[in-house]
Amino acid sequence: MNLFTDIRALVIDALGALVAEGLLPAGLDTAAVTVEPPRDAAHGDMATNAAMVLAKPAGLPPREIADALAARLLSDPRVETAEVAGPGFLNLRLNPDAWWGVVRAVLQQGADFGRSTIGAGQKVNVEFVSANPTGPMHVGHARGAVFGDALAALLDFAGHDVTREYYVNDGGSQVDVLARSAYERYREAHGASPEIAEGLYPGDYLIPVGAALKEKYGDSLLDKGEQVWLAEVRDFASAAMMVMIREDLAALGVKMDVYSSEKALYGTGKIEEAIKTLRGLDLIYEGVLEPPKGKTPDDWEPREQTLFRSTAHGDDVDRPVKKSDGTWTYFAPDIAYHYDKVTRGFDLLIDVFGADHGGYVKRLKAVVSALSEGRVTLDVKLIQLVKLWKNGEPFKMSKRAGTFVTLRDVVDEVGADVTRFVMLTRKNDAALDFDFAKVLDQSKDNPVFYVQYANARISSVMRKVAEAGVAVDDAALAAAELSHLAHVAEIGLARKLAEWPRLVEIAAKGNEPHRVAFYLYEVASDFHSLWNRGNDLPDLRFLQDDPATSAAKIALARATGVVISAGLGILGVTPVEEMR
RNA sequence: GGCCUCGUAGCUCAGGGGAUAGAGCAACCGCCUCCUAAGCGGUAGGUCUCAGGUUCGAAUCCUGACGGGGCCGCCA
Repeated sequence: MNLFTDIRALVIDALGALVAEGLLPAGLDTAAVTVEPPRDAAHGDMATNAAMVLAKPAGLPPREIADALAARLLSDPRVETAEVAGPGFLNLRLNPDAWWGVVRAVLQQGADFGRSTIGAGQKVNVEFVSANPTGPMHVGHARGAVFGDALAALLDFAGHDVTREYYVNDGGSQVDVLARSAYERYREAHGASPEIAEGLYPGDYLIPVGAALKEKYGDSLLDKGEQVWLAEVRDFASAAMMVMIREDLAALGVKMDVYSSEKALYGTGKIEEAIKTLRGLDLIYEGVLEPPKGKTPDDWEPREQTLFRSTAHGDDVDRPVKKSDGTWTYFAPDIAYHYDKVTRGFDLLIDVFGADHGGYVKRLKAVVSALSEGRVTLDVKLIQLVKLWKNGEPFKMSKRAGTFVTLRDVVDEVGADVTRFVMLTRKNDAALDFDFAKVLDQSKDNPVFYVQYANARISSVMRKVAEAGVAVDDAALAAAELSHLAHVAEIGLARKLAEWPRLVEIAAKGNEPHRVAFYLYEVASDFHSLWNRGNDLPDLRFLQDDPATSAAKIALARATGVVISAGLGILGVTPVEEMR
């Protein structure tokens, strides 16, 4: 249930009645009518802008509409007061029963409370991580992984049919470099001193790959030319890298539904087919590009290439799909890959990229727009940098200097739950500070701790009640007489819980999982506040002498725990029941 | 130079066209005989970078400027 959409439906019905009455003209567009929690709680529980939005089309002063609407709404038992305020807001105060209905709904629906159907019938593909299979994942990949996974969970909760997908870049020259690097480790495994030339990957993680190559091939690849071993070693090494990457993802709690291979697009006609489709749309031509505006590279010379007319779909310049030597550019398999996603029937594609790929967005959107003929939208979420801190000092990552911080380093040091939560407490397009000390801090400065602590307090209450032998299953609590709750702080907490379904929809529509993290912080704050008021006002404590009153208080606490757990579930964070 | 992105309290950041713009930290003042003080309450702190525009209404949408970051044919 979503109390906000329920009340909005009530408002729309009331407007319909006013039309029937003749006060309002027929045919008004009510799409812009909203029912929202007011920013200032003094304004009531919910506010609607209906009168302001409709004043002009109806040709009536806003207050006149608001007054008539107020009279109508008051006949609903849920609405206690309806006051016209400001420029024409209609502020509603609801009967406490309306909020207790929310608490009951939480207890009845459990983790499903807040689940939405706005995505029903929508097939969504979330492509994320897609790190090159050339080495372990680093912190930047971790942020993209966490974001993509939480976004996928959020969309699923909002009713979408979600596929989590990883695009394996195993078709380009970087996997040749990987193969040459692994080959040196293979030689090393045979006792040779490795020659890690400039441009090869020096990391130790390839040493076991070299040993495994020795085990599989013996000395049969030694002292042979690249033409003999390159393809074999490339496949072997990139497969080994993917095993490692999957382990890294698993350590973070990320599980992909589909791994798509770039290499698998070559030689199967898939690229040719995608390009042919574009050609059929008159979007492929042979031509010469202008040099980039204002910044001509030193070695620039005009060359004829096969180009994609991406400017016909919103890009700034057309993009090459073939190099001047006739081989495919990196863009070509990407076209084929996105064509594949379109033909698999997705209604919405989401690509999660590092911010350094920002220049790539327009051409991909052009591809999807062209190949789906406008049916499918592509939303690209760019993930900004993670800045690492330790002991108040920033430290720079460098592959060359060996101060490369891997995803595994981070997870090993602070744990998957903390890593995930912290990385989701920021919008994807804002840079993130990650301080190894602060994220483990056990204080309210640390949102991870703060939210977990609220849940632990709730669990503590539940344990104490269970020890006292009182029935505290959700069904029993849902049957509690909730009118024993009357304090504004209690109603405030219930009101916050009522916002959960609404928040889910807002976050899902914007592809913004960070909203969940901020919301949970607010819930935790309201809960801690209520808890602490129990210090001064014994009536506000959760455990009461009177069993009926106690049951009502515990129902509210339990409902809070259910919502916190559901939210953490979307973020992929385990709710803790006890702080240690 | 072009494109993308960001600019909100001293600091770190929220804020899907709504009213008097919020939270945490830092500062100051309070609260443990009491379900976990690992916490809570309060005070103070703002020209939402600037200038135009759209509208009943703009931090939010549009245009431009300024400032930070990113990207910029034959790498992926």
